[in-house]
Amino acid sequence: MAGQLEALGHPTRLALYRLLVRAGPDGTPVGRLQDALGIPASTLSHHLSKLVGQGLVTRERQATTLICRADFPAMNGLVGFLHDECCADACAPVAADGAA
Amino acid sequence: MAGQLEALGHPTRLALYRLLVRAGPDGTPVGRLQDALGIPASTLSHHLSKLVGQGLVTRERQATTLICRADFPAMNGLVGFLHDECCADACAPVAADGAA
DNA sequence: ATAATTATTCGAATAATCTCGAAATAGGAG
DNA sequence: CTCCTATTTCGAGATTATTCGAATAATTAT
Repeated sequence: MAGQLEALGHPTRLALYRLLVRAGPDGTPVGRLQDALGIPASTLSHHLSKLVGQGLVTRERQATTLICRADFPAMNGLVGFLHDECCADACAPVAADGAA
Repeated sequence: MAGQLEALGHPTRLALYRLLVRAGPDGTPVGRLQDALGIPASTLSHHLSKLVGQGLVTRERQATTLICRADFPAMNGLVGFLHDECCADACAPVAADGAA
């Protein structure tokens, strides 16, 4: 679980992940991400691999391009963990139902 | 914001933070944390400083001991960010009220 | 088969993080 | 004032992350 937090705890990777989330279920080709972030392809691929390795992003081949997508269930799990494990019962404002 | 995620993205610091959250508003003395984690005092202090530096933990002097507390508003902010910025409108299951 | 395009893997330099012991600081007790 | 407990800061070593260019693999078009 710490691995997922660490993966998002890097400016470039957080921006990358945000781009992917905003793109929604359609996903985004790697080339577009590279163009948006303005970093070398190898660096981007490195970060992308870290995100994929933590299950936060999925990659799918589509002809010559690779489509990347944010893994929403994984993000839900992470947010749920932070809310459930870390916030215990001391912070209610996020979820209204206290069915812990 | 990435800084907060990075701070939590380390096994020792995540365990540390969890301990603090579970302790609730009463907080926990550093010595107790050290005893629970079984790491040298200097290492613990180093990690603790990182957490404090990111605003996730507060330290308060109480006689000779230092009481540490999790900063719940900060955690709420972080969870809110992940839910609001990153999950956009693609994952509803965490909060029932869609009053974004 | 050859070439062109897309993205990853390899290799190495740079930089940052993590860990820990020893010394320093803060506060209270005798 | 001196000692004692609790915690941090300092300094160094080892480990790991980050970055990027060059080379490689996968896919399609000619």
